[in-house]
Amino acid sequence: MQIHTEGVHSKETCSQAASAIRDALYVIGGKWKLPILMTLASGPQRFRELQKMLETITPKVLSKELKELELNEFIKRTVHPTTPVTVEYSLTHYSTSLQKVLIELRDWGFAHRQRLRASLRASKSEQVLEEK
Amino acid sequence: MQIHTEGVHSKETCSQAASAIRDALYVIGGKWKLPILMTLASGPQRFRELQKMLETITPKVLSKELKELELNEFIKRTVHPTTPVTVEYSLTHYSTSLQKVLIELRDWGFAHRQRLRASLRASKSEQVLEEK
DNA sequence: GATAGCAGTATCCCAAAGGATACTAGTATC
DNA sequence: GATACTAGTATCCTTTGGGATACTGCTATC
Repeated sequence: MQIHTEGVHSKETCSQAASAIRDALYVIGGKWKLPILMTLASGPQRFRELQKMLETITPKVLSKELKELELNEFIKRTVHPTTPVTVEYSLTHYSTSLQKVLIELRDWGFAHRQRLRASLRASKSEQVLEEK
Repeated sequence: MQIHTEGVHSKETCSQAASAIRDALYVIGGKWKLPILMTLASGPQRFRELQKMLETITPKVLSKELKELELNEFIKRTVHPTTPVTVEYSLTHYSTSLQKVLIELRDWGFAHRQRLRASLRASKSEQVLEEK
């Protein structure tokens, strides 16, 4: 596996690539980051609305995830001076930069699952043949 | 964020996409999967060699990770009947299917880190201006 | 004045990931 | 017969991610 476009393959470029990948995996990883982003993809939502739509998330975790997403500039937090105050979370333009990555991950994930299913079937029919 | 190429945006396609992404994140996630694959990218290695090159991994964890990578068909385990037996781990052809995903992740990770650094600098100079 | 809704916090708890350390079985060398 | 090398296992421990439950401060309504 060469994960660089040029022909270089030094220890530095590799570990730099590895830490960049780790960074990327970190900011979209975990149980709730993607579900939250996907919920917000259908439009801005308030805290309680998010909590209801995500069904099983607890406020503590939701709060923490929203803070991290905001730090990474994927979402924007807007406080409306209503009574009581309402807080709206919305996707930033920057969040669209994830598209390519997510599409690659999705496509690869689909293909991989199919591949594993196929090789499972293959090993099962092998077993059947062996039993005969 | 629309993570599909067509114009459809139903609940099913979304949650399917989400679980495909989760699958993908799972098989390359964790602390050691990528470092192991990258080490093997420079050529096949035996168990002990891997352990030395990864420096701080314990045999228990290495063993577990290798098993999972083998299950996912990223690596191949070959036992050589030497004395004592040596076991060689090598990348499979299938492991190259990760290339595109990893390149996207790496590029995005690089860009994201730079972006965060830039916005950190910006907020610092804002503070300086405010202090004047 | 009690209740209900808002956006969260605080505290305690559990399970999973990973680490530390010691150990296994087999054989060749000293 | 002790030592060292191979590829791992076994047991115990710590850290981390996340969950359960209760609570806060604020205000509008009943």
